Amino acid sequence: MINYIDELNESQRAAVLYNDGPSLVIAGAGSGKTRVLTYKIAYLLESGYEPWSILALTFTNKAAKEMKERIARQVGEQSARYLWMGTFHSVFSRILRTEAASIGFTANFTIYDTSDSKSLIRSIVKEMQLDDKTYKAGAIQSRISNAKNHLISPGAYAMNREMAEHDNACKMGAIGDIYRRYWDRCRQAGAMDFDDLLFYTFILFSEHPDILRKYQEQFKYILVDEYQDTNFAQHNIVLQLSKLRQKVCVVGDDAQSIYSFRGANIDNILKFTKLYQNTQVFKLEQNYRSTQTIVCAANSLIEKNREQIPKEVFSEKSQGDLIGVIQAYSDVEEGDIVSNRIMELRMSQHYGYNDFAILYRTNAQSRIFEEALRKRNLPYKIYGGLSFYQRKEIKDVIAYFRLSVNPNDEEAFKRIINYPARGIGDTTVGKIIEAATSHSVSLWEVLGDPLEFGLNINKGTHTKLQSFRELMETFISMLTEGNAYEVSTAIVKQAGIVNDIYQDRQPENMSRQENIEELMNGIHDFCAMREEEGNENISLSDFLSEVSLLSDQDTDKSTDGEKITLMTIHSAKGLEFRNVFIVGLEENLFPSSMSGDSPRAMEEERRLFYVALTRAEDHCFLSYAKIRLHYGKTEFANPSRFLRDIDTAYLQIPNDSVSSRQSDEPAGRFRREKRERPARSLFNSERETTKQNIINRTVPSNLTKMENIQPKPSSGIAITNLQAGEQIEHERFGIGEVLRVEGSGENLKATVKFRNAGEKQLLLKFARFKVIS
DNA sequence: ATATCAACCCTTTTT
DNA sequence: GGGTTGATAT
Repeated sequence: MINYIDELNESQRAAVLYNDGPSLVIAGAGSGKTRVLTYKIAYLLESGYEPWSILALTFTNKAAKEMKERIARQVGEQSARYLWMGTFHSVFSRILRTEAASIGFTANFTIYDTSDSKSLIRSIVKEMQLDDKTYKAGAIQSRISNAKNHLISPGAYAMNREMAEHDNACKMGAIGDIYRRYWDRCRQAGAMDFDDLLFYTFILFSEHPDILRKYQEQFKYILVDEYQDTNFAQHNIVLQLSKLRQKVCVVGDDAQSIYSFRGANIDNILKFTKLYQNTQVFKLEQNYRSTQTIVCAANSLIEKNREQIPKEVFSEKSQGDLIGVIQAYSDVEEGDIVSNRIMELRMSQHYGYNDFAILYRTNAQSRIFEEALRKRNLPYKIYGGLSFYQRKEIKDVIAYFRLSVNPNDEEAFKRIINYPARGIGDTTVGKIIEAATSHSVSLWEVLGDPLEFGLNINKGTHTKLQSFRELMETFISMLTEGNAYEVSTAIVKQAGIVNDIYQDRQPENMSRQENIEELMNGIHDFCAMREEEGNENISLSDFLSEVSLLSDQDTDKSTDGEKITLMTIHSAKGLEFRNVFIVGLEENLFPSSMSGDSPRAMEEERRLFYVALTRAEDHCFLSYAKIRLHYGKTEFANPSRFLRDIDTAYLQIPNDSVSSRQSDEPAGRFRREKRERPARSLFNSERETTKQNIINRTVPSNLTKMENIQPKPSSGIAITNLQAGEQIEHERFGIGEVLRVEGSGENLKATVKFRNAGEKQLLLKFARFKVIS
């Protein structure tokens, strides 16, 4: 039984215990939001809610996973695993796969990622013979995304005056047509993009009241995390699902809404109480993370925003040091000063490297800090940049998997029809696309009978196409005969990818090999993990549907050692560090130059700064440079207006600072030249190794050579007489104690309480561990 | 069909 | 500055 009195403060407890109707929890930064959510779910379970009747939606897989683990620790693995807890996208894709037939899809639909969508848009623009200078894929994509997030279908788009006006103003009057074609092509390919996962869920529920009813009845309680980041579509689906019972609890902080550029609408949280009558509002205002100085400074900053829910965040921790303001001559010097300050602070106050974070507005700023840290041999890790699944070699392999599972997948088709090179060029692909579009079939269907669709190709090409088709057909027939690991290994070998990648032994291609190996190891772990849990869904299709919604942050373990963290402020949301350096506080950088003209955008930048400040527990530093290299040009910069938004009582301002800013620009420039040149050439000569380092840092290092990849044998030894009370050491979960052993024969399973990983159910047939005496 | 070079374009990015 | 893309040459 959980002690809700001792472990929660008064407002947290009130929020946890109130479950009679809709509630809104305004959770200030560091106020124990996740704690409230997990305790609330635990409390619901204790009060008799079945786990599968609780729907909890988050924005990241990581958040969902963490919460699930914390709940499992409180109420046991058995209840926790049946909770409907996950990201909007993963939960809805699960529903959509079940109900696919009702909206004209099949259960194995592909999920297009951003680059798939862009590529499809590019080819549509080309086919429509529009000028791709005016019709830029990125811009069109964001228009389409925006439409979908507002639940506007191609049909509705065509009739929408506002949209048409906007498009005409941008000289892109054909976007409506492009949207229509894009929509049809996705359907033809059996594919949904990220936005479709939301839009089709909404459509499913609006067009099929019986299905909506089914889910309304199943989900007796709905919780939503980070509600300030929901968009119109997400908001409306929550509305649909909760309409019947009004048992809904949304948690968030309007002051931390920083994703409007992705369609998030802060009004959803601001107007929540208007939509749901009788909403109980709870405010969590005690900050347990930061010193009083940091909390007060952050309050004084956010006060400058107009639109917000009034709240008074306070801290009862010590007052702490003032926030240090650092002024540098150049961006390079900024890197030097910050690194030196980290060294000093670490020595004088015995911090570890992972007690430090450097947060910046744009990824481009990371390079200079990398350089400075590397020069001093300080360990660091960078988040962001190219994710594992976006690397070319990984996308190629995944495309084979995708096409096998869903042969209609157009983007996968185009990606691999000539990889490895088999003499099928752009002209041929163009003809296939044309035939497919004019007959309203998929590219794959054209391949089945090229002559039928009037494909004008010569004998040689015909043969090449047929052998590709036969290759794919062997893969398709393998799908049912093995698990994801077995099938994928076979595909990688038989498609000639192994040959292609392992041919050249040039050092820069070694990382490609390692990445493929890493992917294969990942698939192996995916199967092993599910088998151990007794989950039988380990086909390639199961792997794909999970992996397409996965991002890098989900896979990497943040526990990899003592390192300084470098990341954008956006990706730092939800995290905390003892010491935080917020860098590049200059006009046109932070706030970004793009937000100058709109007060709304400026408020969002200010919230972003608020998020950055409130990441710090002990110390916070703000730095800016007078000169910075911008797109290759040296530019002068003025200190950010945000420095003036913070009450000076909380700042430690250096002698010649904000007030006297036009002091010695020529000197600054001179300095830059002098230090810059050698540093840069040094960097250039080491560029390759830098890349290597980044890869090594982002990719876990348990690589095995390709030849050695094969299922690791399960222990198989002495597991039949495993007894409760014994200590075991598991390959992934570490050391734990056996609580129970149940079942017999094949289905023998043990419940083990691990020191670090919580309680797990292991199917002994598959589990890899050894008994420690 | 590949290689090489010039032209382009730059925010943030949970899915 | 730098990474990617597209046109051109071979």
